[in-house]
Amino acid sequence: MAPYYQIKERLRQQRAELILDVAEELFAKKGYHDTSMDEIAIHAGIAKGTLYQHFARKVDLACALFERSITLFEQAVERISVSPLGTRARLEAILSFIYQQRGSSHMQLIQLASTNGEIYRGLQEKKEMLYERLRRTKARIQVMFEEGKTEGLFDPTISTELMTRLFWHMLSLSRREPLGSLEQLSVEEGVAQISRLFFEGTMRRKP
Amino acid sequence: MAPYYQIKERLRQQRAELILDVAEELFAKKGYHDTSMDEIAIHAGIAKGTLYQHFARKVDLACALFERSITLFEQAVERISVSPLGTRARLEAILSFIYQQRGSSHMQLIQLASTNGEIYRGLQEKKEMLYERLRRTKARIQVMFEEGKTEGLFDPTISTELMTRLFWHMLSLSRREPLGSLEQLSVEEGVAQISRLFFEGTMRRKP
Amino acid sequence: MAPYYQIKERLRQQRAELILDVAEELFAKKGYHDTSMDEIAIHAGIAKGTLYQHFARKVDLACALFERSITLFEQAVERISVSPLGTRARLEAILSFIYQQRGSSHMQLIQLASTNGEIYRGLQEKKEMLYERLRRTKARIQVMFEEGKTEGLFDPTISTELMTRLFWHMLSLSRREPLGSLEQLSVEEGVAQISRLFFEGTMRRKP
Amino acid sequence: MAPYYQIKERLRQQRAELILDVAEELFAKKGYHDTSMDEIAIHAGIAKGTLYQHFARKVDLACALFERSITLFEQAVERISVSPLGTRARLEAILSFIYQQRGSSHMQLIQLASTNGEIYRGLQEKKEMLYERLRRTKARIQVMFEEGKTEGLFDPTISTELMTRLFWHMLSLSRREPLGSLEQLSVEEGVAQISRLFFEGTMRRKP
DNA sequence: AATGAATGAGAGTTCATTCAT
DNA sequence: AATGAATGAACTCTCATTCAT
Repeated sequence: MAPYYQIKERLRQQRAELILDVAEELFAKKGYHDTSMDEIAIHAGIAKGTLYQHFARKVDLACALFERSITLFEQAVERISVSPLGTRARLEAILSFIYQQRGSSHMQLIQLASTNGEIYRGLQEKKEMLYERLRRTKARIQVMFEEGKTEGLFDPTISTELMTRLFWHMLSLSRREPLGSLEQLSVEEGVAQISRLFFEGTMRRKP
Repeated sequence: MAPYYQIKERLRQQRAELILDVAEELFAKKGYHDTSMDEIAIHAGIAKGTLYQHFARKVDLACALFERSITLFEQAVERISVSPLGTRARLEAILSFIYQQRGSSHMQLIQLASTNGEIYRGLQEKKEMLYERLRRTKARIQVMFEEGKTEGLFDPTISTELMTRLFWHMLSLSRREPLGSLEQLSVEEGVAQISRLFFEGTMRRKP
Repeated sequence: MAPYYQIKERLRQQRAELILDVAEELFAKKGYHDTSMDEIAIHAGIAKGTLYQHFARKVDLACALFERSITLFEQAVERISVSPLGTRARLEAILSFIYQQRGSSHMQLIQLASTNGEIYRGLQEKKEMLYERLRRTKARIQVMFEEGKTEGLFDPTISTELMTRLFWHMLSLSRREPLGSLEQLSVEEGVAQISRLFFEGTMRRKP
Repeated sequence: MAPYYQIKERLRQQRAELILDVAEELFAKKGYHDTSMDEIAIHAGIAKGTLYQHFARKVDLACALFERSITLFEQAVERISVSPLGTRARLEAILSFIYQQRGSSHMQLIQLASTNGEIYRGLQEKKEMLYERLRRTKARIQVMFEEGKTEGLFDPTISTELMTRLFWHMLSLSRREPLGSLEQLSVEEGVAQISRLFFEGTMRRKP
């Protein structure tokens, strides 16, 4: 049977997760600045002091949120890049992953980090090198494009970096309004169309 | 010779423009919340009270900034949509316009407005109907896509709304790092490549 | 033994009372506008933030002060109006009550409310209907005059409303200088003389 | 014909009067603190700078207002006290004078001075000794009561000072609601009733 | 003399963070 | 470990007063 301190540790973890969930929702809804620590504590059903025992500063909360997102994303990209899929299928799988998360909050957070100076600095300070991990994930995607080019899949006249950046940028497309809000498209169909757009362009194909 | 009150009025305008320029720069660099009115005043070389004589609330400053951007953008879209250009050339002209602005601050501000609840509310209150104007401009672009589809230019199997959204989203591509930072691409080449990406997709063309 | 939360609640109450006492004194001495929240906090020996945890806005402080006064006054009038005293003795008891309060601050506050637009508005907003309560108390006094008239006690040729108004106005007579400052009069003698003045007039009685 | 500088001086005087009228009205309506110099200038139809050329500080404006009132009051009391009227008629004449002024603003201002520390200090500084003049006028009224007592007119068992204070206090009775608002009483009737109240008391007379 | 833009000290208020219980 | 009252720096905004034109 698990020793006492492990049970305690697990409870602690669960509470931290709860706080992160609440914070994620509130940050997404009202923005980082317009969400107070009081609000987060109240929504999580705990006292403010308790909140601070889990996250010593507000910015740490944002960083932890960021880490949670980047970790999931990292893992997904890792999983996909060792899968037996082809290059295009891999990239589509990444798109799919992002769009199927609740509210695509991952990219929202990642954007937050690059928009908000305080959080950006907070991330730099962390020893977990969060920003570095994000950069590496981005690089991993760029490698896919490079491979694709080598395979003769992608247009060699277009800058690989630009392709990657556009792809990356598209990951945050659904930030405000979820894709589902588009006409009657299901998320799957939406992803399929976005994918088509990205790979084939908007122009009508000559038969 | 210009009468006295006109000179004064012009001075007033110039001062307001100066404030807007300073605020635009600071907001872009540090974000709306992390820029204080004191800072803006100091950077503009004026007293805080003077700042408030031009913009009675901080949020009004943001709204004025937004208006300046939306007005320029509106005019550009208007000019382009009455030009003799073809559909694709028109859309490329819009891309060009956005990317050639200093720091693409237009889209930055427009994004700010949709990210920050306070500014959003500020915009709603204005009688100039700024948000409505933005929506109308977006609709104008959607019309271009509809026309393009009618002409048989665009892939009929892709949702027009989605095309528009992706196009709109691409306007803020260069938000953080300017396009020029991409390898050795000039802005013109960057725009050309983005345009190719958007219209033709990333896939290599079969000859 | 009292449970923990009750002790805390009591401490909170005491602190609030302390703040009210300090504010009452400062408002009385320097006026509402010329007393800053900083000053109140310093005099109460607490931080400004603490002050705001008890009273979210400055005007709320004034309203709470007003409520404290009106509540005491209300209760006194209630107690007196159900007592077995005759009409004149009742009215004298009201005078007595007012003049024996420390500094007659009650009426001072009540006057403040009718002088200061901001506080007046603040009172209207409160759901405790403070102003209504004051009006009702005034009406209760008017009823005493009406009864007195019916009993044949008061001069029927003088407007009851005017009597009430004059009586009400006399309640704030000692606002600036306390009655005790009058020659060698004790408060009791002062009240007795005021009462005589009000009921019998200044004229010498024919024997 | 009047020399040039006299015409100018008269114009200046007239403008000062206009400012005083406007300020009196605004102070009475909104209170001293809630009336800004901007407002006064706008209502007077002049620029703020011009306002400051007449009254170098806001408090000076209040003092000038005070002086205007005290001067009129002083003159009235002087006129009345050298008139051939009897003691009671003199005191009634003072009541009449006060209640017939537009909005009884005299007493309002005089109260303002004793309520507001800044104005009080302002008045002390003036070399015109405004406060002294007010005190002297009050003393003059007290003398009337003393004479009345000597004549056997007033109740010798009531403190003269108290009589004076009550009389003085009654001068500000109509501060908020004008007497005319009382039922159907005309101002004259109101004054008559107040006078009766003061001199004869509220009690019904035995026939 | 008249103007009104410019000034800046000072006010009220917020909120991340600390700390005694 | 949990609580929430206490803290105070920092912010937005006001307005009496000054000053260049």
